[in-house]
Amino acid sequence: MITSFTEENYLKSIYHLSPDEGTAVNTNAIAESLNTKAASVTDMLKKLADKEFINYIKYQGVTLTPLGRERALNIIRKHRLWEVFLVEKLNFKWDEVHDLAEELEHIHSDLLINRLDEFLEFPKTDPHGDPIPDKHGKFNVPELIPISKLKNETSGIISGVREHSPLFLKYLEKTGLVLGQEIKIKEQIEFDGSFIISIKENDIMISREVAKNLLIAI
Amino acid sequence: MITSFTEENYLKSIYHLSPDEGTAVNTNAIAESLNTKAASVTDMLKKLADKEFINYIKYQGVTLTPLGRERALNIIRKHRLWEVFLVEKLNFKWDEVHDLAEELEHIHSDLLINRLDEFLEFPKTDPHGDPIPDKHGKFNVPELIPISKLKNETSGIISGVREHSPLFLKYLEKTGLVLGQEIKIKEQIEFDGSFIISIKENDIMISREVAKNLLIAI
DNA sequence: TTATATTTTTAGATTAATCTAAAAATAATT
DNA sequence: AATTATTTTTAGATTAATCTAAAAATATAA
Ligand SMILES: [Mn+2]
Ligand SMILES: [Mn+2]
Ligand SMILES: [Mn+2]
Ligand SMILES: [Mn+2]
Repeated sequence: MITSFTEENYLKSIYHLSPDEGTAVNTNAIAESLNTKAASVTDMLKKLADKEFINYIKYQGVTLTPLGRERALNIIRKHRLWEVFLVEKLNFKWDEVHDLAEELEHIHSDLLINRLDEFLEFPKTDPHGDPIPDKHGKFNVPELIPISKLKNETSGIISGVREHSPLFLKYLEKTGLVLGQEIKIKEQIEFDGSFIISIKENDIMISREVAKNLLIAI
Repeated sequence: MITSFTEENYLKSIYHLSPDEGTAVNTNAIAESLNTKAASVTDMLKKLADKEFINYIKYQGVTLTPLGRERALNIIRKHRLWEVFLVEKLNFKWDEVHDLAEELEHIHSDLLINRLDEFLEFPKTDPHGDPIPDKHGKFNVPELIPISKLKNETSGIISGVREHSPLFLKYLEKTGLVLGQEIKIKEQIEFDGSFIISIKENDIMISREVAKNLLIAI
């Protein structure tokens, strides 16, 4: 079954908005994430249901079928592999690759993407720490915890982000909070929930907002 | 000015169908090359003329404006650089890359394509021997002659093809008639216009059809 | 549990790209 | 020069994706 550029963005969006397999995603949530209107979403949901990519019950939201999930993961695989290519081979920064990958993920060729995977030596994660599904759609979700949930004196390695906006990524870069960097929690300020952490012998302060969006492997 | 996938294919087609800058391209020729109907072409020509990519006079065919030519060359540059990438880095064969490049050429990012150009070390020609315009749209047209126009005992290097179909390219590959290979014309058979040429100490026969589509640098 | 607020769907339009069939213009032949 | 053939354009529809405004369903609160 062929899928259009637009249908693929919907499938990916539904996947990302699904907290877990069973629970349904709302029309409005999809509309917001794709910058469209709810009416447009309803139209598309009917179409995706016809094509058996989603289970759709009027007014009850949607879940992906196994077929839809497979397709969503295939697009996510492509997105993340292209991001690795852009950063590793073409010297893009991690805050510059998202929009380009958003286009490249729609190139239709499994052979191309499998060759790219091989060329990149089968990376397990993308430049933002997100896992890359293999050609069968399999991947393991690393157990990452936001800094905001860590106790004082805990150490860990920065391994992912919850927020992918260029502004946030650029800030992290500037502050040295890059993937692979070891950090240690020193203190949480009760007043505003900000944290003092140590990084490379220095103590720095990060806001609660940042702490919630920076993920650590312990 | 933004251009859609479709508009870009039209511009490229008009460019390829233009024998030289001045002479106009017919509606029917465009329709045939894009596998659409003449009526659809007329609609699109009006649109491209509005956007000032082409000079269009009803019933008189079209020529590209400088702006249209620039855009067409930009797309051709992308097409050919992606082809080089696919062959050089991802181990595709020269007969496998066209359709993929046909999609990839529409990724909108000059930064991406300039970085790719650099990554590939600024190739001058694509896997089929066609010249790659630089970032300013400049390129030099190599002087290539089809085998069918060569005299006996002439030697030369295979440097391009006039026909890009996978069938033809696969045949050339199998026969050893690849880019860079030196050949020598031995004899032309008057009866059917076929040629006997020598390649790596062996004499082989190629049809007139093949001879017309294989380009040589002397 | 009735009234109010929110969410979702339908109705009806719009825009881009395409098509078929018919009309108009141009080119080729008697 | 008149007729015929070919090419090109217009007229009118269709399909995908989108929108606004209004109606319907569901959720929340008095
Ligand atoms: Mn996308
Ligand atoms: Mn990513
Ligand atoms: Mn194309
Ligand atoms: Mn080529």
